[in-house]
Amino acid sequence: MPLEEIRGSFRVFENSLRGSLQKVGFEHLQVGCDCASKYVQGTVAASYPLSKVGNGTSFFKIILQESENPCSKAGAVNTYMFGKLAEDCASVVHQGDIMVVAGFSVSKSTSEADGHCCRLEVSDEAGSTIYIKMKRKIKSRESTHQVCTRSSNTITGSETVAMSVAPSYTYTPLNLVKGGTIVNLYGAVKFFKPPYKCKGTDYCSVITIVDQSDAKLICSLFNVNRDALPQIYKNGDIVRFHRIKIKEFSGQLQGISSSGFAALTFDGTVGTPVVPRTSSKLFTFTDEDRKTIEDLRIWVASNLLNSAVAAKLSGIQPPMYFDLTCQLVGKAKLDGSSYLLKVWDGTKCPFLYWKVVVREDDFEGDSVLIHRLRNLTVDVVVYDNHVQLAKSLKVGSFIRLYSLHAKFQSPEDEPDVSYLQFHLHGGTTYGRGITSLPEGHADVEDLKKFLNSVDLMEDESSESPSEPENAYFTLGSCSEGCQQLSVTVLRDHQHFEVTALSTILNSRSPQPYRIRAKLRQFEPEKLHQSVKLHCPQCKLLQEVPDGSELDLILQEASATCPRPDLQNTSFCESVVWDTENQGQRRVVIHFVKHDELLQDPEDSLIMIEGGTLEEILKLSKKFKGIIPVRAMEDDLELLDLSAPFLWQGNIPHYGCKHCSNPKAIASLSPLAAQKDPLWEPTTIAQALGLVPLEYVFVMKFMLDDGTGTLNVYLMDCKDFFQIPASEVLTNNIFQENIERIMNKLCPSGTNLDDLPWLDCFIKSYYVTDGREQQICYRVFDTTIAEDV
DNA sequence: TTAGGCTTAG
Repeated sequence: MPLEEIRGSFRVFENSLRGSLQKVGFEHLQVGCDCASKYVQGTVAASYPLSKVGNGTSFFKIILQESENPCSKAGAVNTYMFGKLAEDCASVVHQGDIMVVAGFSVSKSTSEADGHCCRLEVSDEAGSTIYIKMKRKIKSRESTHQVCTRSSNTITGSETVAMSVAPSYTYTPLNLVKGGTIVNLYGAVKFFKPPYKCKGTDYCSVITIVDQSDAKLICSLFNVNRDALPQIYKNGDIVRFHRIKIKEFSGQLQGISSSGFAALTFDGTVGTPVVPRTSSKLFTFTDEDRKTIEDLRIWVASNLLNSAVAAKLSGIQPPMYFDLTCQLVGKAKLDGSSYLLKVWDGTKCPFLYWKVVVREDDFEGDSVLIHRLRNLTVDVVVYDNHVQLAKSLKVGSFIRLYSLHAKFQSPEDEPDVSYLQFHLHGGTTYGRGITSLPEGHADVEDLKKFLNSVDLMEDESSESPSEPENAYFTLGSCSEGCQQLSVTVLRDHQHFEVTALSTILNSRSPQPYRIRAKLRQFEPEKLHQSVKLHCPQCKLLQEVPDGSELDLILQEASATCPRPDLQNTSFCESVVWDTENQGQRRVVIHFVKHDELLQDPEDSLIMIEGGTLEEILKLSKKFKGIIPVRAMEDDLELLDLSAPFLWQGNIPHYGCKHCSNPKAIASLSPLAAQKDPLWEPTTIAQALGLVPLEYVFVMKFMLDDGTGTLNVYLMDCKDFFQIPASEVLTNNIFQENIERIMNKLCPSGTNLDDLPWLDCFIKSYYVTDGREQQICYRVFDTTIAEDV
């Protein structure tokens, strides 16, 4: 067998080996020596991850340290294993194991840093045999996570080698971090917001860490993938951040995830296994890391006061905010901005509590189980930003609700009775949020054990404070209006109180409000009339030219003749396209070169002289971007800014006539010289000295909340309808969607009573025509609910 | 870009 484990006494084994083979010391290993009857013996000082060489053969490298002669200059030798032997060894070899290698060949080492002039090579094909005397039996395979393990007593030579593969990280104590640097940090979590979808494109997690230096650092971490953010479950967890950027904000240093950011998270409890939580497949983890974590754990135990309150349902003391670890047994949609989670933690809530009635069709969960648990489950209503995550939770899974609010509320028709309600309010303040706990998490295992021990029969027979007959009532009966559907979702500022329109009408100061009202009327009726072009700089609005206007603009601009001598400029390759049967009309296409070469059409920017709208639209299906140009004096230049400066897809992009300062087309050449030019409209506009206009929906809503009516403007690029205004004029599906939404918000011939509610943010502001000031209102941070 | 800890108000 090419790989054998040595059982029993190593001395006995070695004696048996000496009958046929001769031991060779590391200092006698030389290229060209006859090793057929030799063996070497050493201790595994370090191992590297199993990898593959160019032809796909498996490759495994270890550093073998001469056990009996650790002071020798040639005390360590790199051993390279190939093929199946490499795979077999990689799965069993650990640092500290004693290894005997026979049937090896000796090659010249490729690096002086290897510490030995030679290296050993072994494989099944070469007839090699490796014997391993395990340092200890290891049941769990924690060490498979290790990219490289450095022995605590490695000699200098092998340490150098180890570090050249697995970088040695330096960790900055939190009191020594400086603005404008990128550092590696260790810290204990003092506060955290579980990952949530933020206003940008990513998920965000805000984490405050502390360490033995007593300094704290608030870190904002972003990632498009929720799972890539640190998996923190409670304060006191320990994090390791690599490549976090430090910058100053409001006079305070903060950390922010930058390119290459990576995190590991560990349970912060002394004595629990040191197992890193990460979604990354490859990371380093050394003995020093383990030591750092163990030291931090000890420090946490006596220095970090956990401000979060964790409670069982049996122990709550309302009103309070607390963290609840529980199992999800059912869930249901309530309306666009609220969602029901039915949960239990095996204990009984001692108060009369609120149960939410939902339509059977909207409910997901095992009704038989829920009936059996009826005296132990509680209904949690989650709002706003938490709805999306709540929807995605799996019934049966274990979850933690952070900063859950338990408070009493009396129904209007029963002022003498108060029921306990559980709300996970909107927003993320105080770390409000939900995490799904993974199977195997210690708290999940404990909860499972406890849930299995609960005697349901005993509970079912007992008198319950929340008998369904008298405790069930609908969302609506607790507070006027709260059950009625809102067709909008608030993207932020959920703590704002609702202001009546009558109050707003009587106020003259510019300020934001949260309102709840119905849409009586809106203008314009025709959707295409609502899309305008808006200059973010001078704020002017203008109409979007229609097809016939555009055609005319292009015809006028094409009146100048293409100049053949302006072709083939430094960054373009030009062709003349003779139009058939169209008299004198000639079209010149300039292909923008990248790195002296033409790109694939779908990545290419082209410029066109003398093309019609029809031709441009045809070409825009094939090329990344099209810039209409004309020849003027000695250079190519943009058309008059009445015409688009760019087509991308079938969308024309315009520049502001007032704010732009157009430059010669040659200004694009630095962009063309970039490694991978993306040809984004904003970068092209910037290079050409243009301020790009944005497409916006402009609508006027007449809102009514029963206390008054208010005209409110909507001016929005994409956030309100979740449909980009830039694409709506050229996309039938988007047009139909918006028409459907508007029809739901304000169906014609419907009484005000039957219209849906809109929760909105509006802000008041003044406009002046030079003589008179007028107060106006505008919608912001409001989105149409997904299910509308 | 986003958030920049510091409870909703249903």
